Amino acid sequence: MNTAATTRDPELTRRQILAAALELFVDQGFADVSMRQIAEKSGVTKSLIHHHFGSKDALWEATKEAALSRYVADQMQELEQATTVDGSLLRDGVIKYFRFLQDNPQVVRLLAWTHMEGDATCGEMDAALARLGAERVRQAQQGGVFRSDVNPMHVVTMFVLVCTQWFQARSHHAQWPGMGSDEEFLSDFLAIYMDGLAPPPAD
Amino acid sequence: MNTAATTRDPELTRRQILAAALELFVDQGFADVSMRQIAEKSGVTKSLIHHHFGSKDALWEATKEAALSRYVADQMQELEQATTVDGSLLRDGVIKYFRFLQDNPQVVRLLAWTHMEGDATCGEMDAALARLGAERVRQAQQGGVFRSDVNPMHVVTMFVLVCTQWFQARSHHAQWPGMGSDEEFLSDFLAIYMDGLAPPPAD
DNA sequence: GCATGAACTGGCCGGCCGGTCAATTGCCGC
DNA sequence: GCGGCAATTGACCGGCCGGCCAGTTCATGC
Repeated sequence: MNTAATTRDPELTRRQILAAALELFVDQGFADVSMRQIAEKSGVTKSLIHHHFGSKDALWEATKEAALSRYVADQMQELEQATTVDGSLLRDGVIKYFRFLQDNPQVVRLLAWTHMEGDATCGEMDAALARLGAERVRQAQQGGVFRSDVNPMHVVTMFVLVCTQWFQARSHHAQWPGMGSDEEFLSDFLAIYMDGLAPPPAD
Repeated sequence: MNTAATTRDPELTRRQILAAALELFVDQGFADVSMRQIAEKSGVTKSLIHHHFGSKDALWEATKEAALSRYVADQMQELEQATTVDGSLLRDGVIKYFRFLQDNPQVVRLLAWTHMEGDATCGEMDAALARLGAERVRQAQQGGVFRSDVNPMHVVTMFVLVCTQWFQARSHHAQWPGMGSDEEFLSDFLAIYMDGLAPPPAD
């Protein structure tokens, strides 16, 4: 029958280990996860993890790399395929980013853990992403679509901060009285954000 | 001379333990701090920490309580002493909150750790704060100072998310090209935020 | 068909973990 | 001044930690 199912498959093993490690690290953070937990969850021996990844620290780096490089690639593709530069591009970008975080809570938490570590490596990864976004905003400013008296990178950063923290601290703010749903918050944010970016009325 | 310096002082001991615990927990997170580290840093025995606080978990709760209750009290006082309800009240509130986080990086990180834990307890603590802020916004909306088509709690949440995440993920975004200083970002955020909140021009 | 090396296993290591406990020290009310 | 009790100490516990290593299994190239 299927030979590959019962035989050795180091690539599959690596993927199983990475998947188990991602889930546990995302839930509990690096320090609170033991190699024994990862071994049990992935169905392999603790020694085998060391064989493939070397150490707990190296596995953590590999886990972050695997999860976040895919995320950056996805986002970059979204941004590059956009051609027109107008107000709706930014609006759609915000919505896409919001939906992405909504659909990928693991990425949200993984990013949060790296922030707590002060890890600068993955900041570099999406710096290119941010630069590209800021460039689009700058073009829209020059085209008179947005006000020109604000730093384009700040415009990008502003919505990234809002979306990220909305999902990151969800358990916290969800208890605040009168807080609306994801959709309602996104809608109100966009209303204030987009109107705040409108150029001053011509005088 | 000073008798209190060499003699027993359980209150001082408690404060020393809490101070050391706060610093370590803020830096490394709960899971990565050992009772031995806290003992060494605070200059007391590990057993003594157990005597005063019972367990590592209880010390963690006491540490959060001690640090965050002061923070909430400070903020609440700020908000309550405000009397007039106009646009500059919100603007000043944002600035005060931004400055507070700027001056208290420990609070920023402590809040971040509790978010990662999914701790709901301290969310309750500042729910009253958020409710009061939202009420002020609602009053301003009724007074025609702000647009009325957005949820007041979302208005409050929006600036809290921006300020919090700005400092929380600083090491990350600081690498983005063209990013400005704290002051420049705050200024640009306020410009977009306050203009976005302006009521639609009367027709 | 067999040598080779990677994939994989189980057991073991020293060390640190949070927590306990019996014993000592010093303050304070009587 | 002394009895009692909280504050404080250091030694100790079982258990888990990350990592290592000697040995076994298996695919693959010759």
